Amino acid sequence: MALAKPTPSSLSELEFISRRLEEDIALGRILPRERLIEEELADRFKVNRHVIRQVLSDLEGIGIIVRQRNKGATVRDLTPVDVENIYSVRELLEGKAAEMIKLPPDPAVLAELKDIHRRHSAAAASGNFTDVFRLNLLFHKTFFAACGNPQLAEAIQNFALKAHIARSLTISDPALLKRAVGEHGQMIQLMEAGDRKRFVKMVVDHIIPSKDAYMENYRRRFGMAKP
Amino acid sequence: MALAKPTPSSLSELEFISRRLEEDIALGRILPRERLIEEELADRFKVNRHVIRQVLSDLEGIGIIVRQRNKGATVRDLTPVDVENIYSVRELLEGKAAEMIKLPPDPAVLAELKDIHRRHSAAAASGNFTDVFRLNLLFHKTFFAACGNPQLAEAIQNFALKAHIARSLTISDPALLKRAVGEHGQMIQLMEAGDRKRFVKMVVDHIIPSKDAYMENYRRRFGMAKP
DNA sequence: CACGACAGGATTGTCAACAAAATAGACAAT
DNA sequence: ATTGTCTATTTTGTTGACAATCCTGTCGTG
Repeated sequence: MALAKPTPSSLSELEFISRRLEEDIALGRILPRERLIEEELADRFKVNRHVIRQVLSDLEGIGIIVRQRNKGATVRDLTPVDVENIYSVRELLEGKAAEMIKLPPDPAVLAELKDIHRRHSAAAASGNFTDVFRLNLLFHKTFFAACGNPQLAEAIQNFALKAHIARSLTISDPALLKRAVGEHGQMIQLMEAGDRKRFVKMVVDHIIPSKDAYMENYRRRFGMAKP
Repeated sequence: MALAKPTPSSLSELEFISRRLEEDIALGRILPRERLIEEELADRFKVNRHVIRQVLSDLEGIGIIVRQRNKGATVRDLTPVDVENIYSVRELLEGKAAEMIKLPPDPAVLAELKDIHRRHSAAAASGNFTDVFRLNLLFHKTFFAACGNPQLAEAIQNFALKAHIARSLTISDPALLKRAVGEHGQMIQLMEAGDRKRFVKMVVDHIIPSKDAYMENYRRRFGMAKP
């Protein structure tokens, strides 16, 4: 998992840096409202400032950073209302995808999911949050790709990324992590069992704890008042 | 509606050019698989090539053009499967939004929709396709913004844009256009009547004719065979 | 005639320098 | 103590030139 800069050409270089920044944001290494300064990033990734510029533009398109003309980029600061809205769409999209996934699933897909799940569990057990993050992403990507509609899968991916900003402050909570890993295991079991109804419910419910954690964390920081 | 380049600074300039290219693609002035050459566009819009580069990158992110390294950008060529997939997501998102829109609607929103509808009808009657396109976009944008979830509204907007590539070959069909305008009128009526069930069905069914038109056009060009 | 190597032109990718704008800090005035 | 204003510094935006890559047509060779 520890990748060095693999890139001969820079189309993948953009991807690499984007992923890395998404990761930093999701893991709370860069916090909401924090500034992202082009030259600093250029130095850090040993790359021309223009590459960073492009990356920031992409991240803005995805919706995880905000840019103001002549003022630079900051990590987007989601309000509870934003978070509710994002999770509401996620529920819709992921529920639909869960209804579309063939049950029982394609053996190759199932095997891949099991493998990722195994590695994800291991990373969680050893407290390697970076790997946990990547493998969680990979699990969901592989999982939803199985719905057969790449457009839908991509939209799910995009909204999951947005939600990651909201999760950044609570993502390293061991209890949440343990629960998520367990739920992945259950999802696999329900797939094999071919129990559509419980499977769909499991998928939809799976995203709730992280939202709740955000909300609780927010209340703890700002009080009960709904602004 | 005939806007001149309004832009003092170039953040809005990007928007302006993006919209213009989207329009050209949607109206079939630039066809699927057609190349988009950076320098040509730079000349056309009297702007530096870097600006075009940025725009192309954005359009790639939206998914209406495809870029290959060192080979340039082309308008994305959707397959019938792509189109089915896109419309399937549109149905899901727009149906959900229709369920969320307050009925009867906010008077201000209703008034705005009626005004746009009136202008849209007029443009359709006079055969001004550019205005038809813009006003149709505006109608849907205003309409779905009323669902109260900006994240959902944005996703709907994005998928509608993708669908526009598919519509480009049939967008100027007068029968389709007349039907669409009529359906907008009905949507407004059902909103006022507060008839949720028929309203939602109307919204979901509204997107079907354009998909059917694409499919028929595709069959006419390539035969019945499903590739 | 078919095929492949090789130029030449067209197109995209990268970079470094310059211009414009915004921020931060010092200092003065209320 | 707070606000306002000016200047120096930081940061972002824009441009032109150059490098790398790909495509096209041509020519020679079997």
